[in-house]
Amino acid sequence: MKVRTHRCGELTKAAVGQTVVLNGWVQKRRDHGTVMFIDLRDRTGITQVVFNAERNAVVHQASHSLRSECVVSVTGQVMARPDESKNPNLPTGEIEVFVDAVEILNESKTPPFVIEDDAEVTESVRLKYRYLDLRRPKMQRLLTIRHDIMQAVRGFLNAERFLEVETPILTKSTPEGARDYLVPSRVNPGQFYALPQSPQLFKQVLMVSGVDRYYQIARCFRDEDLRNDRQPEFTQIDAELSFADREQVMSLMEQMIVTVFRDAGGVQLPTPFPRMTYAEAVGRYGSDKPDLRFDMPLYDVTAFAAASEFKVFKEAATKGGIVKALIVKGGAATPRSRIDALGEMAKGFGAKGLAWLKITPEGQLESVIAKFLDVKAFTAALPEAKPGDLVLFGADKTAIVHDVLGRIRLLLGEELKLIDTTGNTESIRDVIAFPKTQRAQCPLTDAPSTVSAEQLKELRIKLDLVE
RNA sequence: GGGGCCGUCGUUCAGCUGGUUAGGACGCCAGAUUGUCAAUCUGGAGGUCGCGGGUUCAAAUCCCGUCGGCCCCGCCA
Repeated sequence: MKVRTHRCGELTKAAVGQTVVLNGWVQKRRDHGTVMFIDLRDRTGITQVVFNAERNAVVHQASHSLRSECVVSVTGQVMARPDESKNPNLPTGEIEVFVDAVEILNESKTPPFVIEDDAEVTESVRLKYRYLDLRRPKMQRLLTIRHDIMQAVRGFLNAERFLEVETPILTKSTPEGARDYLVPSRVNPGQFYALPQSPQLFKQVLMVSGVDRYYQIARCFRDEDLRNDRQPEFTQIDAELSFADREQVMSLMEQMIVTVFRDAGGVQLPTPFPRMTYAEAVGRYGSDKPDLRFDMPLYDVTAFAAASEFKVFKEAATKGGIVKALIVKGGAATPRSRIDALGEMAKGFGAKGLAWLKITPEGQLESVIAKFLDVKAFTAALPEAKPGDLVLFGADKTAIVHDVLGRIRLLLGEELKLIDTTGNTESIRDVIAFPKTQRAQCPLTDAPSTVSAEQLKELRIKLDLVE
Protein backbone atom coordinates (compact mmCIF):
# COMPACT_ATOMS: atom_id res chain seq x y z
CA MET A 1 0.00 0.00 0.00
CA LYS A 2 1.17 3.48 -0.77
CA VAL A 3 1.02 5.77 2.23
CA ARG A 4 -0.97 8.93 1.75
CA THR A 5 0.74 12.26 1.23
CA HIS A 6 -2.42 14.31 1.81
CA ARG A 7 -5.91 14.08 3.27
CA CYS A 8 -8.89 14.07 0.95
CA GLY A 9 -10.40 17.28 2.27
CA GLU A 10 -7.24 19.35 2.28
CA LEU A 11 -5.94 19.58 -1.27
CA THR A 12 -6.00 23.09 -2.70
CA LYS A 13 -4.72 24.98 -5.71
CA ALA A 14 -1.38 25.24 -3.92
CA ALA A 15 -0.79 21.56 -4.69
CA VAL A 16 -1.38 21.83 -8.44
CA GLY A 17 1.26 19.93 -10.34
CA GLN A 18 2.29 17.75 -7.43
CA THR A 19 2.10 13.98 -7.48
CA VAL A 20 0.06 12.89 -4.47
CA VAL A 21 -1.16 9.72 -2.82
CA LEU A 22 -4.65 9.66 -1.33
CA ASN A 23 -6.12 6.89 0.81
CA GLY A 24 -9.82 6.79 1.38
CA TRP A 25 -13.29 5.43 0.73
CA VAL A 26 -15.11 5.58 -2.60
CA GLN A 27 -18.01 7.94 -1.98
CA LYS A 28 -19.48 8.09 -5.46
CA ARG A 29 -18.77 6.95 -8.98
CA ARG A 30 -19.76 8.88 -12.08
CA ASP A 31 -19.04 6.96 -15.26
CA HIS A 32 -18.81 8.99 -18.45
CA GLY A 33 -17.38 6.32 -20.68
CA THR A 34 -13.80 7.26 -21.33
CA VAL A 35 -13.72 9.38 -18.19
CA MET A 36 -14.59 8.14 -14.74
CA PHE A 37 -15.04 10.54 -11.83
CA ILE A 38 -14.74 9.23 -8.32
CA ASP A 39 -15.28 11.12 -5.09
CA LEU A 40 -12.74 9.90 -2.58
CA ARG A 41 -13.63 10.48 1.08
CA ASP A 42 -11.84 10.43 4.38
CA ARG A 43 -12.50 12.14 7.71
CA THR A 44 -11.43 15.50 6.35
CA GLY A 45 -13.63 15.62 3.28
CA ILE A 46 -13.78 14.74 -0.40
CA THR A 47 -11.53 15.05 -3.42
CA GLN A 48 -12.61 14.26 -6.95
CA VAL A 49 -10.23 11.88 -8.63
CA VAL A 50 -10.33 11.34 -12.39
CA PHE A 51 -9.65 8.18 -14.35
CA ASN A 52 -9.03 9.21 -17.95
CA ALA A 53 -8.66 6.60 -20.68
CA GLU A 54 -6.46 8.87 -22.75
CA ARG A 55 -4.10 9.53 -19.89
CA ASN A 56 -3.91 5.94 -18.66
CA ALA A 57 -6.02 3.22 -20.30
CA VAL A 58 -5.06 0.48 -17.86
CA VAL A 59 -5.92 2.50 -14.78
CA HIS A 60 -9.12 3.70 -16.44
CA GLN A 61 -10.13 0.12 -17.04
CA ALA A 62 -9.40 -0.72 -13.41
CA SER A 63 -11.68 2.06 -12.22
CA HIS A 64 -14.71 0.01 -13.30
CA SER A 65 -14.20 -2.37 -10.42
CA LEU A 66 -14.40 0.41 -7.84
CA ARG A 67 -17.62 0.30 -5.87
CA SER A 68 -19.17 2.45 -3.19
CA GLU A 69 -17.27 2.32 0.10
CA CYS A 70 -14.37 0.25 -1.11
CA VAL A 71 -11.10 1.45 0.35
CA VAL A 72 -8.44 2.53 -2.12
CA SER A 73 -5.07 4.12 -2.45
CA VAL A 74 -4.68 6.31 -5.53
CA THR A 75 -1.60 7.98 -6.88
CA GLY A 76 -1.97 10.83 -9.25
CA GLN A 77 -1.27 14.38 -10.25
CA VAL A 78 -3.13 17.36 -8.86
CA MET A 79 -4.58 19.46 -11.66
CA ALA A 80 -6.45 22.74 -11.59
CA ARG A 81 -9.97 22.23 -12.84
CA PRO A 82 -11.12 24.14 -15.89
CA ASP A 83 -13.18 27.14 -14.81
CA GLU A 84 -16.44 25.70 -16.10
CA SER A 85 -16.10 22.51 -14.07
CA LYS A 86 -15.05 23.93 -10.73
CA ASN A 87 -17.27 22.93 -7.85
CA PRO A 88 -17.85 25.82 -5.45
CA ASN A 89 -19.68 23.53 -3.03
CA LEU A 90 -16.52 21.59 -2.29
CA PRO A 91 -13.52 22.96 -0.37
CA THR A 92 -11.36 21.00 -2.81
CA GLY A 93 -13.55 22.03 -5.76
CA GLU A 94 -10.85 23.94 -7.57
CA ILE A 95 -8.69 20.91 -8.13
CA GLU A 96 -8.91 17.27 -9.06
CA VAL A 97 -6.43 14.42 -9.11
CA PHE A 98 -5.67 12.57 -12.36
CA VAL A 99 -4.99 9.02 -11.34
CA ASP A 100 -1.91 7.10 -12.55
CA ALA A 101 -2.12 4.16 -10.17
CA VAL A 102 -4.83 2.65 -8.04
CA GLU A 103 -4.83 -0.10 -5.46
CA ILE A 104 -7.94 -1.52 -3.87
CA LEU A 105 -7.10 -1.98 -0.20
CA ASN A 106 -10.46 -3.42 0.70
CA GLU A 107 -13.52 -4.29 -1.33
CA SER A 108 -16.96 -3.45 -0.05
CA LYS A 109 -20.36 -4.99 -0.29
CA THR A 110 -23.04 -2.53 -1.31
CA PRO A 111 -23.75 -0.67 1.91
CA PRO A 112 -27.32 -0.79 3.23
CA PHE A 113 -27.54 2.99 3.10
CA VAL A 114 -25.59 5.77 1.45
CA ILE A 115 -22.95 7.44 3.55
CA GLU A 116 -24.38 10.95 3.48
CA ASP A 117 -25.70 13.37 6.06
CA ASP A 118 -29.19 13.57 4.67
CA ALA A 119 -29.57 9.83 4.14
CA GLU A 120 -32.95 8.81 5.48
CA VAL A 121 -32.38 5.73 7.57
CA THR A 122 -34.11 4.55 10.70
CA GLU A 123 -32.05 4.55 13.79
CA SER A 124 -32.11 0.80 14.33
CA VAL A 125 -30.50 0.30 10.93
CA ARG A 126 -27.93 2.95 11.75
CA LEU A 127 -27.12 1.25 15.03
CA LYS A 128 -26.88 -2.17 13.41
CA TYR A 129 -24.33 -0.82 10.93
CA ARG A 130 -22.74 1.66 13.30
CA TYR A 131 -19.35 1.39 11.57
CA LEU A 132 -21.04 2.75 8.44
CA ASP A 133 -23.16 5.30 10.27
CA LEU A 134 -20.07 6.72 11.91
CA ARG A 135 -18.58 7.36 8.47
CA ARG A 136 -21.22 10.00 7.82
CA PRO A 137 -19.74 13.50 7.96
CA LYS A 138 -22.23 14.58 10.60
CA MET A 139 -21.26 11.77 12.93
CA GLN A 140 -17.58 12.47 12.40
CA ARG A 141 -18.30 16.08 13.22
CA LEU A 142 -20.09 15.12 16.43
CA LEU A 143 -17.26 12.85 17.50
CA THR A 144 -14.84 15.65 16.75
CA ILE A 145 -16.82 18.12 18.84
CA ARG A 146 -16.81 15.72 21.78
CA HIS A 147 -13.09 15.35 21.40
CA ASP A 148 -12.61 19.10 21.23
CA ILE A 149 -14.76 19.59 24.32
CA MET A 150 -12.72 17.11 26.31
CA GLN A 151 -9.47 18.68 25.19
CA ALA A 152 -10.77 22.15 26.05
CA VAL A 153 -11.80 20.96 29.51
CA ARG A 154 -8.45 19.35 30.12
CA GLY A 155 -6.57 22.35 28.81
CA PHE A 156 -8.49 24.77 31.00
CA LEU A 157 -8.35 22.73 34.20
CA ASN A 158 -4.69 21.86 33.69
CA ALA A 159 -3.92 25.55 33.39
CA GLU A 160 -5.85 26.11 36.62
CA ARG A 161 -3.51 23.58 38.30
CA PHE A 162 -6.08 20.82 38.59
CA LEU A 163 -4.72 17.29 38.69
CA GLU A 164 -6.40 14.62 36.57
CA VAL A 165 -6.72 11.53 38.75
CA GLU A 166 -8.35 8.23 37.84
CA THR A 167 -10.63 6.65 40.42
CA PRO A 168 -11.66 2.98 40.57
CA ILE A 169 -14.35 1.50 38.39
CA LEU A 170 -14.65 -1.48 40.72
CA THR A 171 -16.04 0.13 43.80
CA LYS A 172 -18.63 -0.37 46.49
CA SER A 173 -22.40 -0.51 46.34
CA THR A 174 -24.11 2.37 48.09
CA PRO A 175 -27.61 2.08 49.51
CA GLU A 176 -28.84 5.46 48.32
CA GLY A 177 -29.69 6.67 44.87
CA ALA A 178 -29.86 4.83 41.59
CA ARG A 179 -29.57 1.08 41.21
CA ASP A 180 -26.02 -0.20 40.88
CA TYR A 181 -24.44 -2.35 38.26
CA LEU A 182 -22.90 -5.21 40.19
CA VAL A 183 -19.75 -7.15 39.37
CA PRO A 184 -19.16 -10.45 41.13
CA SER A 185 -15.77 -11.12 42.69
CA ARG A 186 -14.23 -14.52 42.03
CA VAL A 187 -11.66 -14.02 44.79
CA ASN A 188 -14.42 -13.17 47.25
CA PRO A 189 -17.27 -15.55 46.50
CA GLY A 190 -20.68 -14.11 47.20
CA GLN A 191 -19.40 -10.57 47.20
CA PHE A 192 -19.82 -7.88 44.62
CA TYR A 193 -18.30 -4.69 43.42
CA ALA A 194 -20.55 -1.94 42.14
CA LEU A 195 -19.74 0.28 39.21
CA PRO A 196 -19.62 3.91 40.34
CA GLN A 197 -22.69 6.08 39.93
CA SER A 198 -20.20 8.93 40.23
CA PRO A 199 -16.69 9.32 41.65
CA GLN A 200 -18.12 11.19 44.66
CA LEU A 201 -16.41 9.15 47.39
CA PHE A 202 -12.97 9.29 45.92
CA LYS A 203 -12.82 12.93 45.06
CA GLN A 204 -13.45 13.83 48.66
CA VAL A 205 -10.69 11.51 49.75
CA LEU A 206 -8.41 13.22 47.24
CA MET A 207 -9.15 16.57 48.85
CA VAL A 208 -8.31 15.14 52.26
CA SER A 209 -5.14 13.77 50.72
CA GLY A 210 -4.03 17.24 49.78
CA VAL A 211 -4.47 16.88 46.04
CA ASP A 212 -6.08 20.29 46.32
CA ARG A 213 -7.56 20.47 42.89
CA TYR A 214 -8.79 17.32 41.15
CA TYR A 215 -10.70 16.63 37.99
CA GLN A 216 -11.64 13.67 35.88
CA ILE A 217 -13.67 13.10 32.78
CA ALA A 218 -15.36 10.23 34.51
CA ARG A 219 -17.55 7.40 33.33
CA CYS A 220 -20.57 6.81 35.54
CA PHE A 221 -23.03 3.91 35.64
CA ARG A 222 -26.64 3.73 36.70
CA ASP A 223 -28.89 0.74 36.16
CA GLU A 224 -32.08 2.68 35.54
CA ASP A 225 -34.45 2.76 32.59
CA LEU A 226 -33.24 4.77 29.63
CA ARG A 227 -34.59 7.90 28.07
CA ASN A 228 -33.97 9.87 24.92
CA ASP A 229 -31.31 11.83 26.81
CA ARG A 230 -30.21 9.18 29.28
CA GLN A 231 -27.89 6.20 28.85
CA PRO A 232 -26.93 3.66 31.52
CA GLU A 233 -23.31 4.72 31.24
CA PHE A 234 -22.40 8.32 30.69
CA THR A 235 -19.53 10.72 31.05
CA GLN A 236 -19.36 13.55 33.49
CA ILE A 237 -16.82 16.26 34.16
CA ASP A 238 -16.02 15.75 37.80
CA ALA A 239 -14.04 18.34 39.74
CA GLU A 240 -13.33 19.22 43.35
CA LEU A 241 -11.18 21.94 44.91
CA SER A 242 -9.96 22.82 48.36
CA PHE A 243 -9.51 26.21 49.98
CA ALA A 244 -12.13 27.86 47.81
CA ASP A 245 -15.29 29.79 48.49
CA ARG A 246 -18.51 29.54 46.59
CA GLU A 247 -17.72 32.48 44.35
CA GLN A 248 -14.45 30.87 43.25
CA VAL A 249 -16.14 27.59 42.41
CA MET A 250 -18.86 29.23 40.39
CA SER A 251 -16.59 31.59 38.51
CA LEU A 252 -14.12 28.81 37.73
CA MET A 253 -16.88 26.66 36.23
CA GLU A 254 -18.15 29.67 34.33
CA GLN A 255 -14.72 30.22 32.83
CA MET A 256 -14.47 26.55 31.98
CA ILE A 257 -17.75 26.64 30.09
CA VAL A 258 -16.76 29.83 28.30
CA THR A 259 -13.50 28.16 27.29
CA VAL A 260 -15.24 25.03 26.06
CA PHE A 261 -17.72 26.96 23.94
CA ARG A 262 -14.95 29.14 22.55
CA ASP A 263 -12.47 26.36 21.79
CA ALA A 264 -14.85 23.57 20.78
CA GLY A 265 -17.72 25.58 19.37
CA GLY A 266 -16.25 28.85 18.20
CA VAL A 267 -18.87 30.62 20.29
CA GLN A 268 -18.12 33.54 22.60
CA LEU A 269 -20.51 33.37 25.54
CA PRO A 270 -21.37 36.62 27.30
CA THR A 271 -20.25 36.84 30.91
CA PRO A 272 -21.07 36.92 33.69
CA PHE A 273 -23.69 34.20 33.42
CA PRO A 274 -27.02 35.14 34.96
CA ARG A 275 -27.38 33.61 38.39
CA MET A 276 -30.45 32.76 40.36
CA THR A 277 -31.22 30.95 43.54
CA TYR A 278 -32.93 27.60 43.63
CA ALA A 279 -36.07 29.27 44.97
CA GLU A 280 -36.05 31.81 42.15
CA ALA A 281 -35.60 29.15 39.51
CA VAL A 282 -38.34 26.90 40.79
CA GLY A 283 -40.68 29.79 41.53
CA ARG A 284 -40.23 31.52 38.21
CA TYR A 285 -39.77 28.57 35.83
CA GLY A 286 -40.99 25.55 37.76
CA SER A 287 -37.64 23.80 37.46
CA ASP A 288 -34.21 23.74 39.08
CA LYS A 289 -32.71 23.58 35.59
CA PRO A 290 -34.83 26.14 33.77
CA ASP A 291 -34.61 26.46 30.01
CA LEU A 292 -33.88 30.16 29.62
CA ARG A 293 -33.82 30.13 25.84
CA PHE A 294 -37.35 31.48 26.08
CA ASP A 295 -38.98 33.50 28.80
CA MET A 296 -42.63 32.62 29.59
CA PRO A 297 -42.34 32.78 33.40
CA LEU A 298 -44.80 31.52 35.99
CA TYR A 299 -46.80 34.33 37.64
CA ASP A 300 -48.06 34.03 41.21
CA VAL A 301 -51.76 34.84 41.36
CA THR A 302 -52.47 33.18 44.71
CA ALA A 303 -53.84 36.31 46.33
CA PHE A 304 -56.21 36.89 43.42
CA ALA A 305 -57.27 33.24 43.52
CA ALA A 306 -57.97 33.38 47.25
CA ALA A 307 -60.36 36.28 46.73
CA SER A 308 -62.08 34.68 43.73
CA GLU A 309 -65.31 32.70 43.68
CA PHE A 310 -63.79 29.77 41.81
CA LYS A 311 -63.70 26.93 44.30
CA VAL A 312 -60.60 25.19 42.91
CA PHE A 313 -58.61 28.43 43.10
CA LYS A 314 -59.96 29.44 46.47
CA GLU A 315 -59.23 26.12 48.09
CA ALA A 316 -55.72 25.81 46.71
CA ALA A 317 -54.94 29.40 47.72
CA THR A 318 -56.35 29.22 51.23
CA LYS A 319 -55.28 25.72 52.21
CA GLY A 320 -51.53 26.11 51.97
CA GLY A 321 -51.16 25.72 48.21
CA ILE A 322 -50.58 28.26 45.47
CA VAL A 323 -52.07 29.34 42.18
CA LYS A 324 -49.74 30.29 39.35
CA ALA A 325 -50.30 31.34 35.77
CA LEU A 326 -48.57 30.89 32.41
CA ILE A 327 -49.27 33.45 29.71
CA VAL A 328 -49.28 32.24 26.12
CA LYS A 329 -48.79 35.42 24.11
CA GLY A 330 -51.37 35.70 21.35
CA GLY A 331 -52.72 32.29 22.34
CA ALA A 332 -56.38 33.28 22.49
CA ALA A 333 -56.91 31.61 19.13
CA THR A 334 -55.79 28.24 20.47
CA PRO A 335 -58.55 25.73 19.73
CA ARG A 336 -60.35 24.17 22.64
CA SER A 337 -59.18 20.70 21.63
CA ARG A 338 -55.56 21.77 22.02
CA ILE A 339 -56.20 23.33 25.42
CA ASP A 340 -57.96 20.17 26.53
CA ALA A 341 -55.00 18.12 25.33
CA LEU A 342 -52.69 20.29 27.45
CA GLY A 343 -55.04 19.68 30.36
CA GLU A 344 -54.73 15.94 29.86
CA MET A 345 -50.96 16.23 29.86
CA ALA A 346 -51.12 18.29 33.03
CA LYS A 347 -53.11 15.48 34.61
CA GLY A 348 -50.46 13.08 33.42
CA PHE A 349 -47.90 15.21 35.25
CA GLY A 350 -49.88 14.98 38.48
CA ALA A 351 -52.24 17.96 38.35
CA LYS A 352 -55.97 17.68 38.91
CA GLY A 353 -56.56 19.80 35.84
CA LEU A 354 -55.45 22.89 33.99
CA ALA A 355 -57.69 25.93 34.32
CA TRP A 356 -57.53 28.38 31.46
CA LEU A 357 -58.98 31.58 30.14
CA LYS A 358 -58.72 33.62 26.98
CA ILE A 359 -58.64 37.40 26.92
CA THR A 360 -60.72 38.68 24.03
CA PRO A 361 -59.53 41.61 21.91
CA GLU A 362 -62.06 43.68 23.86
CA GLY A 363 -60.44 42.68 27.13
CA GLN A 364 -63.17 40.31 28.27
CA LEU A 365 -62.46 36.97 29.92
CA GLU A 366 -63.59 33.98 27.92
CA SER A 367 -63.66 30.71 29.77
CA VAL A 368 -65.85 28.20 31.52
CA ILE A 369 -64.58 29.69 34.77
CA ALA A 370 -65.00 33.32 33.68
CA LYS A 371 -68.23 33.70 35.63
CA PHE A 372 -66.33 33.09 38.87
CA LEU A 373 -63.70 35.72 38.14
CA ASP A 374 -63.71 39.50 38.34
CA VAL A 375 -62.13 41.10 35.27
CA LYS A 376 -60.76 44.11 37.11
CA ALA A 377 -59.27 42.05 39.90
CA PHE A 378 -57.73 39.71 37.37
CA THR A 379 -56.21 42.52 35.33
CA ALA A 380 -54.80 44.05 38.48
CA ALA A 381 -53.37 40.72 39.61
CA LEU A 382 -51.86 39.79 36.23
CA PRO A 383 -51.29 43.00 34.24
CA GLU A 384 -48.87 41.11 31.96
CA ALA A 385 -51.79 39.25 30.40
CA LYS A 386 -53.04 41.28 27.43
CA PRO A 387 -55.98 41.01 25.07
CA GLY A 388 -55.39 38.14 22.66
CA ASP A 389 -53.50 36.05 25.19
CA LEU A 390 -54.25 32.64 26.62
CA VAL A 391 -53.65 32.14 30.34
CA LEU A 392 -53.16 28.71 31.89
CA PHE A 393 -53.45 28.14 35.64
CA GLY A 394 -52.08 25.61 38.03
CA ALA A 395 -53.79 25.44 41.41
CA ASP A 396 -52.58 22.88 43.91
CA LYS A 397 -49.87 22.23 46.43
CA THR A 398 -46.81 24.38 45.74
CA ALA A 399 -44.54 21.58 44.50
CA ILE A 400 -47.18 20.19 42.14
CA VAL A 401 -47.99 23.58 40.63
CA HIS A 402 -44.33 24.31 39.96
CA ASP A 403 -43.62 20.89 38.51
CA VAL A 404 -46.70 20.76 36.29
CA LEU A 405 -46.50 24.31 34.99
CA GLY A 406 -42.74 23.94 34.51
CA ARG A 407 -43.34 20.96 32.25
CA ILE A 408 -46.23 22.60 30.41
CA ARG A 409 -43.98 25.61 29.88
CA LEU A 410 -41.36 23.39 28.22
CA LEU A 411 -43.96 21.71 26.02
CA LEU A 412 -45.25 25.10 24.90
CA GLY A 413 -41.74 26.36 24.29
CA GLU A 414 -41.09 23.51 21.88
CA GLU A 415 -44.52 23.59 20.32
CA LEU A 416 -44.52 27.34 19.72
CA LYS A 417 -40.94 27.13 18.46
CA LEU A 418 -39.72 29.55 21.08
CA ILE A 419 -36.65 27.35 21.42
CA ASP A 420 -34.11 27.36 18.63
CA THR A 421 -33.21 23.75 18.18
CA THR A 422 -31.06 24.28 15.10
CA GLY A 423 -28.12 21.96 15.16
CA ASN A 424 -29.50 19.83 17.93
CA THR A 425 -29.48 16.11 17.47
CA GLU A 426 -32.47 13.86 17.83
CA SER A 427 -31.04 11.79 20.61
CA ILE A 428 -28.07 11.48 22.92
CA ARG A 429 -27.21 8.35 20.92
CA ASP A 430 -25.98 10.62 18.16
CA VAL A 431 -23.15 11.99 20.25
CA ILE A 432 -22.05 8.64 21.65
CA ALA A 433 -20.00 6.48 19.33
CA PHE A 434 -21.39 3.20 20.67
CA PRO A 435 -24.65 3.81 22.51
CA LYS A 436 -27.00 1.29 24.08
CA THR A 437 -30.56 0.59 23.02
CA GLN A 438 -33.52 1.34 25.23
CA ARG A 439 -33.23 -2.13 26.71
CA ALA A 440 -29.68 -1.19 27.67
CA GLN A 441 -28.18 -3.58 25.16
CA CYS A 442 -25.11 -2.93 23.11
CA PRO A 443 -26.09 -3.44 19.45
CA LEU A 444 -22.51 -4.21 18.51
CA THR A 445 -21.62 -6.85 21.07
CA ASP A 446 -25.12 -7.94 22.12
CA ALA A 447 -24.13 -7.32 25.73
CA PRO A 448 -25.43 -8.15 28.22
CA SER A 449 -25.32 -11.86 27.49
CA THR A 450 -25.41 -15.12 29.34
CA VAL A 451 -22.15 -16.64 30.54
CA SER A 452 -20.95 -20.20 30.66
CA ALA A 453 -21.84 -22.54 33.49
CA GLU A 454 -18.14 -22.74 34.35
CA GLN A 455 -17.92 -18.98 34.81
CA LEU A 456 -20.94 -19.00 37.07
CA LYS A 457 -19.63 -21.91 39.07
CA GLU A 458 -16.32 -20.24 39.60
CA LEU A 459 -18.16 -17.19 40.87
CA ARG A 460 -20.40 -19.44 43.02
CA ILE A 461 -23.47 -17.94 41.40
CA LYS A 462 -26.69 -19.86 40.88
CA LEU A 463 -29.36 -18.36 38.70
CA ASP A 464 -33.01 -18.27 39.64
CA LEU A 465 -34.85 -17.08 36.57
CA VAL A 466 -38.23 -18.59 37.39
CA GLU A 467 -41.02 -16.00 37.44
C1' G B 1 -43.63 -2.14 36.37
C1' G B 2 -47.22 0.77 33.10
C1' G B 3 -48.99 3.59 28.51
C1' G B 4 -48.27 4.85 23.29
C1' C B 5 -46.24 4.66 18.14
C1' C B 6 -43.82 1.58 14.61
C1' G B 7 -42.11 -3.22 11.86
C1' U B 8 -43.78 -4.34 3.68
C1' C B 9 -37.56 -5.49 -1.90
C1' G B 10 -30.79 -3.23 0.28
C1' U B 11 -33.00 1.79 2.08
C1' U B 12 -37.30 4.90 2.60
C1' C B 13 -42.31 4.88 1.97
C1' A B 14 -47.44 3.63 -0.32
C1' G B 15 -50.93 -0.39 -0.13
C1' C B 16 -54.26 -2.05 5.52
C1' U B 17 -63.27 -0.47 4.46
C1' G B 18 -59.99 -8.72 3.21
C1' G B 19 -59.72 -10.72 -3.35
C1' U B 20 -53.87 -6.23 -6.87
C1' U B 21 -49.01 -10.13 -11.25
C1' A B 22 -47.62 -6.40 -3.52
C1' G B 23 -46.22 -0.58 -6.11
C1' G B 24 -43.11 4.19 -6.26
C1' A B 25 -38.50 6.66 -5.21
C1' C B 26 -33.44 5.98 -4.13
C1' G B 27 -29.82 2.16 -4.23
C1' C B 28 -28.03 -2.32 -6.94
C1' C B 29 -26.70 -5.06 -11.80
C1' A B 30 -25.85 -4.72 -17.33
C1' G B 31 -25.21 -1.65 -21.64
C1' A B 32 -24.47 3.40 -23.67
C1' U B 33 -21.84 7.84 -22.57
C1' U B 34 -15.20 13.02 -22.64
C1' G B 35 -16.56 17.08 -17.79
C1' U B 36 -19.71 15.05 -14.08
C1' C B 37 -20.09 16.41 -8.96
C1' A B 38 -28.16 14.58 -6.74
C1' A B 39 -24.64 13.06 -13.76
C1' U B 40 -27.77 11.35 -17.79
C1' C B 41 -30.23 7.63 -21.16
C1' U B 42 -31.94 2.36 -22.05
C1' G B 43 -32.86 -2.32 -19.97
C1' G B 44 -32.96 -5.72 -15.71
C1' A B 45 -32.85 -8.18 -11.04
C1' G B 46 -34.71 -7.84 -6.23
C1' G B 47 -40.04 -9.03 -1.25
C1' U B 48 -41.79 -15.96 3.37
C1' C B 49 -45.23 -8.08 4.06
C1' G B 50 -40.79 -9.18 11.86
C1' C B 51 -42.24 -14.21 13.77
C1' G B 52 -46.19 -17.81 15.50
C1' G B 53 -51.23 -19.02 15.85
C1' G B 54 -56.45 -18.00 14.76
C1' U B 55 -60.93 -16.26 11.82
C1' U B 56 -62.20 -16.87 6.47
C1' C B 57 -63.42 -19.89 0.27
C1' A B 58 -59.44 -16.10 0.52
C1' A B 59 -55.04 -12.33 5.17
C1' A B 60 -49.64 -7.53 4.09
C1' U B 61 -54.81 -6.11 5.35
C1' C B 62 -59.12 -8.56 10.76
C1' C B 63 -58.14 -11.01 15.90
C1' C B 64 -54.68 -13.09 19.68
C1' G B 65 -49.79 -13.89 21.14
C1' U B 66 -44.64 -13.04 20.63
C1' C B 67 -39.94 -10.63 19.25
C1' G B 68 -37.48 -6.10 18.07
C1' G B 69 -36.90 -0.50 17.70
C1' C B 70 -38.36 4.26 19.46
C1' C B 71 -41.18 7.88 22.73
C1' C B 72 -43.31 8.77 27.53
C1' C B 73 -44.78 7.79 32.95
C1' G B 74 -42.70 5.47 37.17
C1' C B 75 -37.48 5.26 38.32
C1' C B 76 -32.96 8.18 37.88
C1' A B 77 -27.96 13.84 40.69
